[in-house]
Amino acid sequence: MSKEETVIPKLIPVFRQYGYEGTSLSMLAKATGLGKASLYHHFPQGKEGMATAVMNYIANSFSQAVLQPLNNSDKPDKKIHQMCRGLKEFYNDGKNNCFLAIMSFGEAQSLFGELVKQQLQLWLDTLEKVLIEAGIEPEQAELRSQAAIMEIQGALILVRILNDTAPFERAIANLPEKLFRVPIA
Amino acid sequence: MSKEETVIPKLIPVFRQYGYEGTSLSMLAKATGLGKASLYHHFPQGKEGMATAVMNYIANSFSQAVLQPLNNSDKPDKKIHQMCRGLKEFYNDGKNNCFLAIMSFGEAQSLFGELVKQQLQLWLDTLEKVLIEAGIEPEQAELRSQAAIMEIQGALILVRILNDTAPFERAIANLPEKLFRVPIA
DNA sequence: TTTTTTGTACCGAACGTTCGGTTGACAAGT
DNA sequence: ACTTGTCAACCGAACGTTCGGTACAAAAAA
Repeated sequence: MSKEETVIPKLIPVFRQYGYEGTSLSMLAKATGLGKASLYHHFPQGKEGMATAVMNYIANSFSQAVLQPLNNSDKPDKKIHQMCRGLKEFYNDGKNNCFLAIMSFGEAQSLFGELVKQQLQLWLDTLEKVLIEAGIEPEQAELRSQAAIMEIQGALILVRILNDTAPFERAIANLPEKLFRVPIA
Repeated sequence: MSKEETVIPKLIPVFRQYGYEGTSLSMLAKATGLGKASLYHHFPQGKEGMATAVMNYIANSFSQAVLQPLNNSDKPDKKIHQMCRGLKEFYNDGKNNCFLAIMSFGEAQSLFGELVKQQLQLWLDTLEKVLIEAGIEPEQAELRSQAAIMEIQGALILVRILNDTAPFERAIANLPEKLFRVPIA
């Protein structure tokens, strides 16, 4: 395990709580226990490099916790169920801010916007494929995938503002039904 | 019309795009065409004072565009319909970031978190009352109000990341049905 | 084996820049 | 004349970043 890989997890909560512009090198130095110069030894691109490393690290965690269950060979409803478990873990029951959302505005948007978009699109596409596999028509599958991710993102915001994880837990609990429910008309 | 009230609208887009910590006095000075000292003349509390003024200004706009329709004497479904029109206007068809979401993390959270929470709660309560008036049971009314705001917040994030307003427009279009739909079971 | 070299990790101090905030003087409005 | 609004110039502090150099261990040379 390289040194960077031991440092990155310590960078994560800082960026996650304060955003890209709200995070300073001093905060990162304190969080890692390293001097600012030492951080530059490991991340020659400085703050931007650390944020990039954190994004990749998180993309990996996300892929493992959320996407991988969707790509295995279980039945669709079990895949979704496993994704929900992964989501609860990944977002720490709603207490974690979403990195994609955090990195999608301000200065971070111009730096990481394209990467963020790709990550979100990957999630959307993976989810959509599972719904199609479950027999839902393609246009509906796309709409429902978007609606699901919308709900999760919105839930994370409500949790943050209201300081109450209930909205997130409800959103996760309702996800399978929302994704699979037969249309009314 | 006081000078402050002519200045505040010029501050809004800066805070909205870059967040509290991403916004600098230089940006605000350029956006208003005033020197930093002049800004301090109008807002002795500096950046924090300007952000506060902007929050109050926006709370007012929101109240007028979104909450007021919910408090008039029309029938519930018409109230909701009018709220949706207000939302499209207030969020500029989804192209505007939500201030509450922006001001709910990082340093801004400790400064404005309580105010943000109150604003959101006001919206929730107002919406809930309309649903109850429409005959929906109180617990359901609360859940659906939360779900509605969740969806709007999530939609705004998707719009931002995907650079496509379609998710927001769909979310608004589906709102009335989601709020009023009779339960399946 | 001992010495020398190389390389990695690290840090204290300082860099130039920008930050949020202040001062004092000038101009406009009353 | 007096208040109000404005600005250029400036302040100390913090920013992200870089530099010079130390500590130490592994590799190479003697």
